Amino acid sequence: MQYKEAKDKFISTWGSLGTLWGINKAMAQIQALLFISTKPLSMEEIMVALKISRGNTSTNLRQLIDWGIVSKILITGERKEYFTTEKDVQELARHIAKERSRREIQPVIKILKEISSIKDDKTDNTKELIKQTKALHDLAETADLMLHKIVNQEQNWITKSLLKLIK
Amino acid sequence: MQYKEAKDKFISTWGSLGTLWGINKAMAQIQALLFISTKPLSMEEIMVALKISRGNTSTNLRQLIDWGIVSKILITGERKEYFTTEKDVQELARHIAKERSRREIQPVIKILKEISSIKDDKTDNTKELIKQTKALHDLAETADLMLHKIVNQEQNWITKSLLKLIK
DNA sequence: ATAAACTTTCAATTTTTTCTGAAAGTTTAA
DNA sequence: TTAAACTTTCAGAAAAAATTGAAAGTTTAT
Repeated sequence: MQYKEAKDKFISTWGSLGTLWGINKAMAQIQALLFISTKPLSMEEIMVALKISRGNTSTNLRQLIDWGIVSKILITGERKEYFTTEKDVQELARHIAKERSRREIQPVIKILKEISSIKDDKTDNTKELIKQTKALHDLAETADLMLHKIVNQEQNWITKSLLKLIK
Repeated sequence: MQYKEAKDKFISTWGSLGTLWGINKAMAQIQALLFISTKPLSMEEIMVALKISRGNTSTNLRQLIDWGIVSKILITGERKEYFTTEKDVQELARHIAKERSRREIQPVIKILKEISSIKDDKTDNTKELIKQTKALHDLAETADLMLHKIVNQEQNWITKSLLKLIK
């Protein structure tokens, strides 16, 4: 496999994985492109490399920035903006985990709390709803806490966590 | 909040969460409905409860069965089939984690291995591609292993894992 | 103040995904 | 073996999501 083929394969694989996990393909591909780039890229360069429109590029770059995994770089003497992504995989994973937790998991935990706190009218249906949503709430809360514990160990969190789990 | 409202809220929240994570809304909602049901439900009952068509119900039930989180129940003397989901949240999470790993993560790990193994032609671009995809590969492999370690501790894996991580 | 260089926004379009419903298929009872 | 009861399949329709491209907006240099 040559460079060009490998690069395309990486970008397309990353795009598909994104889709499978509810992330816009273009967004995932822009991130992939920046991730393997040796230097920051301009909007124009991204558009050309991925064959996507200016609007699409602009929108998805903004999203990546909101997610905290891409940043604007200003190059002195240059009018246009350049973009890079977090290059350290562990930092990247940490950011993504925290953001998905904050945006998607925590709101659900809150709702599960509400639902499992309804008044128990002693009917079987209500009892089951309370029991099951409470179990789900507790699991989600513990899993979320665990994720944060794993990811919050600074520097090489993954190896540290794995070692603890192996023991 | 009354039972009906709480039930609807749970089903719709679960559907939305599914969507956010790349899972079909109907599939998530069927699972949610079974999860809080006090007894197995027939296709007819599911269709009525969720206001979805027979085709949709049939297709998504089959998917849930393929995922290993819903099973058919045959009630003696009854012609039609009934369905239940895994009621234990920890078992449920274990199943889902293993399936997503097997279907979605492991194939990507394999591809990352291929890409990071291309011949190093000493250009900066190639070196960067290899370096970054290798880092991603290693992270994905370790994270996947970690997930299995967590989830494979039988019985109350989540608390056990959390305790290890806290130490 | 003006214009060039660049970015953002968003209505319209395209693509993808999901859903429906009815025909075809299967199983069971008599 | 027939027909009733039920499930699956899948072409077409509908809905949702992604994408385009051009107009509007912003910034900077002169």
